[in-house]
Amino acid sequence: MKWNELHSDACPVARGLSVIGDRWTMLVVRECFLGIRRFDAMQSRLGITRHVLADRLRTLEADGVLRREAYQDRPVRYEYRLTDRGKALYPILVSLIDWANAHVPLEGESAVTLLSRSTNQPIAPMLIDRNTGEDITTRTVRAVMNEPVPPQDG
Amino acid sequence: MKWNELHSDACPVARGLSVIGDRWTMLVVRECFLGIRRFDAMQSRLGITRHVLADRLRTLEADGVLRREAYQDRPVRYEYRLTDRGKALYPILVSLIDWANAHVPLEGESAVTLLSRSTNQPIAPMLIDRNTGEDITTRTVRAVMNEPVPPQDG
DNA sequence: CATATAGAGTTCCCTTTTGGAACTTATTGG
DNA sequence: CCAATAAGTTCCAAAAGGGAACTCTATATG
Repeated sequence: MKWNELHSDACPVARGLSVIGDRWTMLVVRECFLGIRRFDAMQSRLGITRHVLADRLRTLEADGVLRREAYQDRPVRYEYRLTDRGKALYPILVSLIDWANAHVPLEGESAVTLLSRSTNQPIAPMLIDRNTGEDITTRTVRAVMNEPVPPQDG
Repeated sequence: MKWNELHSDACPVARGLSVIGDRWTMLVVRECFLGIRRFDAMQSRLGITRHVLADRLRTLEADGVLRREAYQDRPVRYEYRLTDRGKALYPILVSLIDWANAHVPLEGESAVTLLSRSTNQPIAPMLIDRNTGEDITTRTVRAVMNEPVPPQDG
């Protein structure tokens, strides 16, 4: 199977990754969340090749995660902004930051910390179920597949 | 810059993605969360090439996300299980599923749904700050960088 | 004995993607 | 005229991915 065929896979993990699971893609999204909107700024900050950046921006736009907007004419130049679909990636990004800060240590402290705007203290992200208020863990939640699949447990 | 250099990047997004941001990697992790532990089972379920699967398993083990365990001798055969570090990826996976179910639609219903074990109803994942109880959004949280944004030469 | 199955990989070869650097195009400013 | 800005493209070599066959240990079958 080829990577590109995942887009129509039955599993949402596969479909999600077909959009954001490519090398560099989530880093481009990170730039957008940080307010970086322009090609050259992204390129020099990320150290990605222009070639690949152009491809990622095109793909993210096609998938409705970013939208391209002219910010000047003569010559016309475009910048990239998150759509609502793109903004909805925030929980993934926050969970990733939290995981990496805890589990992919770097000498010295982490260069990005998330602070609560109300307390100015670092946040401790936690996933809960809006319906029940319960913490979401492998013990409180189970995955059901519409097609049957072998046993489970982590 | 090359992808592999991200591992020592200052940004936790980059460091996190250096571990799980490769093609196929999170799909392998998904299999583990579903209780699939063996090479051949993963290979046939994912449709990934054996070649790439072997590489991903090696890398995930090296990064401490999976551990390889012999489940029989003569001939010795190994299976793969999530470590604590791997289990800590659950919020990322759940957020990804939630995002894809909402934003990467498929004809027909999604093949994987997450149900609360207490109510048997689909869950509605929501990220909150354990400290304040506040919902985590771009409006309630801000990212601060310890070092001023790297302008490529530093 | 020969053969078949099981299961975790490896090897080989070809195609696709990525990395690096230079080039293009439109326009302003000296 | 020449340089600068900025969003891309183009070209080529290197790395990663896809497909299929093969290895290696051991059990089971005829």
